[in-house]
Amino acid sequence: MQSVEWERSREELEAVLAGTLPGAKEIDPAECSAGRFLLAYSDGRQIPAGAVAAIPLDWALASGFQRMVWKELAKVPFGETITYGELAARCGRGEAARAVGAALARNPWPVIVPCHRVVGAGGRMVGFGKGIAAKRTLLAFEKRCLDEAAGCIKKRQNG
DNA sequence: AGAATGACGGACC
DNA sequence: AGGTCCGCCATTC
Repeated sequence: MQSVEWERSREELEAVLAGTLPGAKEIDPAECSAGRFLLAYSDGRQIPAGAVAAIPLDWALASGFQRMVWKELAKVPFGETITYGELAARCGRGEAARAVGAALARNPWPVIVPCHRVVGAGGRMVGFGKGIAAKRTLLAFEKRCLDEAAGCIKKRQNG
């Protein structure tokens, strides 16, 4: 799989696709692993971090460092966040927070490789290719899903 | 090969 | 809180 794209409307998306993937054919999302992943995600299901491994992402164009950052990021669970610096540390490059930002800016598969879960030091909201607002929306969505799930459990415990 | 460029982080004002 | 400066580091030109 090459990339994840999204736009505000079908028209805009098709315009973008016409430039990046001319002649692309449409298929049923349920027919491919990435499609099923995104369907489940938008459904609010908490997808286990390991599920990303089942998607045939095309790492060919990634540098060694980018591959490391993206793979490490894929381990961050639904609804949780991590700092650029912490992610750098997990890649064995504690001082490379800034370089991590550069790598994330080139993430070909947003949402699947959850770059929206990477926040600035102290939880500060910074950067995102599609805009901070989109990043907030995704994080809020995940948090809401977690809260609802927690509510269900509590309800069950109470009776 | 060297300089410029960021989705950083921390210090300081 | 908000703005500047500077050290960091992988990439890019």
